[in-house]
Amino acid sequence: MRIRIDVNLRFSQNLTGWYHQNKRDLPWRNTNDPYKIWISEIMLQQTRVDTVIPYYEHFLEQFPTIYDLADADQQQVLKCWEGLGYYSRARNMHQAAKTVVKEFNGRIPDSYEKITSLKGVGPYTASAILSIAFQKKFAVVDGNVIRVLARYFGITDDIRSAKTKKRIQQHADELISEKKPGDFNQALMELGATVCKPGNPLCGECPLSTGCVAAASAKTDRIPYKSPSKKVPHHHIAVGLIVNDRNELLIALRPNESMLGGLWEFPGGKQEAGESLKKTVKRELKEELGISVEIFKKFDELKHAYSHFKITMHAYWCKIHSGEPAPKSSQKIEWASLEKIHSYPFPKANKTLIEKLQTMENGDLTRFRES
DNA sequence: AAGACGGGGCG
DNA sequence: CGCCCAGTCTT
Repeated sequence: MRIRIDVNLRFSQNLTGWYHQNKRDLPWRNTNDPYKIWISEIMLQQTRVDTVIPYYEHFLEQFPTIYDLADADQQQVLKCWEGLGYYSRARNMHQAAKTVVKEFNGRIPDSYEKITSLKGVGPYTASAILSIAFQKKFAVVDGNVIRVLARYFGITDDIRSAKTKKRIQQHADELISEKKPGDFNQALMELGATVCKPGNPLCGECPLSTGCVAAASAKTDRIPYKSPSKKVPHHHIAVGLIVNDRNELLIALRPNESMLGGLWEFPGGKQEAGESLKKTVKRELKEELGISVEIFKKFDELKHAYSHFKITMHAYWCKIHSGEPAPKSSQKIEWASLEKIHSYPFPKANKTLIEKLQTMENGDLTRFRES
């Protein structure tokens, strides 16, 4: 037992020693504010550091305290999240801020049970906040830790399986240092992000290479092992561009519980089997808004990849033939000028379309209304 | 246990 | 074009 402890201590010392020499200067490393740590951890879920940094800075300018966030409109929060993806993170975090203000007197809780009761805070985020902001001994297991420890211990099991992740969690629990658990966690993740990378790991610079099974046996290209992923389907989406007499475009709000919930879009939908794209637009606008439209010109098409399917989006200029646009379910609609449209949060594909409209039409939609 | 859920960067 | 990323929630 004595030996085991010494081995773990050496692991931890080598790791944290390397960390103090090589850690990046990141915005959320200059604070002890649990609120700011929390924001950073939510943003960092499935998202790279370089992507997060500007969003983090801007978000905290908009919402300096948890009270500012709790009091904000969801649209304002989502606008700050626009382009970051996984928008349920923003909706859940907004809800959690309200919960903290209401139930916990504005203080982010420091117990595992209470903090995981917050929307969007799972095992990883709870452990990250508790260790980094509150110096509590909870080991994080994220994609980096999985890769580093799978290689170090030579774990060849499928990392998709819950059993493998549990096994790695147990290793992390045993290795984590008493003194500075937050630094230990960040060090392991930092190592995974900058040295023990998925491809071409820099084993020559690694403080753990001495004891690493994968490095010793030249198996870093096969560990961690991940079972093959399924092929994702490809859909065709057809949307309508409708301009009113005030030179404004018709946009619709997506329901909160749907994909991209709380963001805006040009009305339209998925092409069905044996259906022409123009027919798709007509059908969707009839179903969603209760209007009959005439289609007179294709504006553009673009490809976009989501996590579980791909789309080609086709945009058509339309004219309302009969009916007044009215949202069918709880969804809202609005008319937005090309200037004002930037104040609404849009998902990437729609935003790309808007940017193309902006450059090609130079803010003037008149001729498409009249042709 | 498996699927839903974005977007960007890299080979 | 496919894989991966400081994961969580739902079914």
